[in-house]
Amino acid sequence: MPRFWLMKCEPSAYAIDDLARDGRTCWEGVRNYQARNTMRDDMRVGDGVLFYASNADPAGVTGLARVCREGYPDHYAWEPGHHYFDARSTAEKPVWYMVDIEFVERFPGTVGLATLKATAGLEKMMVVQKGSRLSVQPVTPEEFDIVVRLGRETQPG
DNA sequence: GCCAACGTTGGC
DNA sequence: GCCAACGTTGGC
Repeated sequence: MPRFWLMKCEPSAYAIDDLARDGRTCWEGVRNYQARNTMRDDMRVGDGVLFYASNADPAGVTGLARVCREGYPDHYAWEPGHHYFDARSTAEKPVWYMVDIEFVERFPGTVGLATLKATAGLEKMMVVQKGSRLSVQPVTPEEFDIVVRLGRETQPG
């Protein structure tokens, strides 16, 4: 069972600075079954999270978070008119799930995707594979440690 | 903004 | 069950 994860978000929607400000947040809006299964079944309180900025310049890991609430129904799916509404999901039979994460650390800069791709030991990371779109991914302890070390070496800007 | 890769939908 | 069409993701 993995104890580390990578979670993607577009910084225009939610960035590491937002998490630093809020302290914790719920990870609503995931509408992919594989990512849903991970959040519903596999993530545990205390698990480490690489916070990844997608569709960003540069795209990459901007900091660390930690799981602080295990999978529970994404109630935004029940709110008619909400952007994340899905009529198939009900309180009785939820379709979509989320977790809560809390802020741990913001890196001085971003560990860019190009850096991840060029770093020995990260060749098998899901996020560096071509066409990888999964927004919640498992990370090995070794990969997590490498990225944390890279992150703490980044420069601001 | 472009477009390749991917996941989902729906006709058959 | 197949697969083309479509919508979305996300790097560049």
